[in-house]
Amino acid sequence: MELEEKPNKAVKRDPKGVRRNILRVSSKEFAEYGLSGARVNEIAALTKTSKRMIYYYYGDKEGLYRACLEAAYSHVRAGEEKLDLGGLEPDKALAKLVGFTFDHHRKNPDFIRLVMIENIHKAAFLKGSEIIRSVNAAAIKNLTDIIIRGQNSGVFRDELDPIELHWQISALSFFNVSNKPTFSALFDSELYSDDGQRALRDHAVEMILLYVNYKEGMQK
Amino acid sequence: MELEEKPNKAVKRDPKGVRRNILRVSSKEFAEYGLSGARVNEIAALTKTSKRMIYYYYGDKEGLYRACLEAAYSHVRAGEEKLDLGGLEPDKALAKLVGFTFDHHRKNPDFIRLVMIENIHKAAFLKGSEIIRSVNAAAIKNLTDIIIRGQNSGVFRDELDPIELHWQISALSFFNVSNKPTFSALFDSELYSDDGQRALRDHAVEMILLYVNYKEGMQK
DNA sequence: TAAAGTTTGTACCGTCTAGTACAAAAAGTC
DNA sequence: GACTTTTTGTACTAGACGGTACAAACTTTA
Repeated sequence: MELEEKPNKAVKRDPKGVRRNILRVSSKEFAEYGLSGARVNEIAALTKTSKRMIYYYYGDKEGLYRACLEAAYSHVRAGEEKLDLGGLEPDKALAKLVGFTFDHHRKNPDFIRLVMIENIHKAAFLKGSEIIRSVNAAAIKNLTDIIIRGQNSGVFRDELDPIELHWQISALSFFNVSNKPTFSALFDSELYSDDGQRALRDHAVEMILLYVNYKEGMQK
Repeated sequence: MELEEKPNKAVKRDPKGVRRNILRVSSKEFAEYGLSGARVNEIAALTKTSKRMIYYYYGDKEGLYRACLEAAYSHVRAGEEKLDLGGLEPDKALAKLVGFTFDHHRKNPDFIRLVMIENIHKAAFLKGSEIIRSVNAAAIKNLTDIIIRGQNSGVFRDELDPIELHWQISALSFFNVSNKPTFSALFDSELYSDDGQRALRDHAVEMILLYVNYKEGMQK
């Protein structure tokens, strides 16, 4: 139920809608087949409009890919901003953040695949974009707040780098989605059943919390 | 210094050498550009032999890609078998295994990239291969031994799944290489300097050990 | 010595594919 | 009502690319 349909009477003339439609279709195609694997003709065919319009708005294939990438990151940012962690104790806030990240990645495999593809291309297109900085700055800021509060109340260890912590959370959440195909092919396991995913999620939260709470000389 | 050169007098007639040469070149190309991104003509040009021979031995592009994938996994297996963890205490053995995995992935980015590409293709080619099972069965067996010994001596928690533990170790080691480009592009950090990598490695070991050693009711 | 496997080299083919030319008109803007 | 933006649709091109045809000879094996 998007407000994409029928502005007034003549359905025509809906630039934003057309762009959105193109972006939605091409994001799926790029996520599915990669930059060189996706076909402009196929994208155009799946669109409500024509190949002509794709080139009209995005110039060329790479421009379209770049737009998909930026849209994907923007979408992620929108999701993360809904989290309100300020009112929670540091432990709880961090636990919630890790759980959220794990779930979020899991629910957005197309985004993960776009990032995988971008990594295959050595982040060549990400480097030229402005949107990126802002998106991830927010994530780091969230984490920094939590870390400082945790350290001030004496429950977190001293030497914690927000970016490194973000790396660790991302690793456990990203790998779960990115490597699901090979991992499933290599092992007969229940890791990707509902129960397995719940366990992986809980243990990811646990690992991160154990790590930040750890202090020299801790014993049973 | 490989024993690839000069079998006897006439340099000609070296089927294995030719295959190895083709495989080495094409692995690099596939790792660099992906399955659809790599060019058979380019691979042939970089080879000592001709495009004709590539098709003679590998049939088609996909056959060549499959061969690269299998060769890569076999190579990894060879590396892992050199580890001797039986003589170490469970803690030490696990620490060594995690450190080894982290370093190994780091030193073999082409292998990581091939696995990334295979994941993009939903493991379509891995599924048809026999080599896979054996390669990773060894890794799981190593882990299972360590876990059992750790549990018997009372230092490891009870509910530990070897495959899940392998997943966790892999996540921290794999992500480090696979997402280096985007992560570096997104953050100004020292995580990929020598010091940063040392820290990431040490902390990965620490996280895994804290996790397996954790027991309900542990306190400072 | 017969047979099978290996190697070289070029030219080519059919298809796919990103991108464009051209032509035209409707819808919004000011 | 002049002007800009958006939209439609087809046919095409120029090049790239995977793969093959053809022709021939050399090496090893049995």
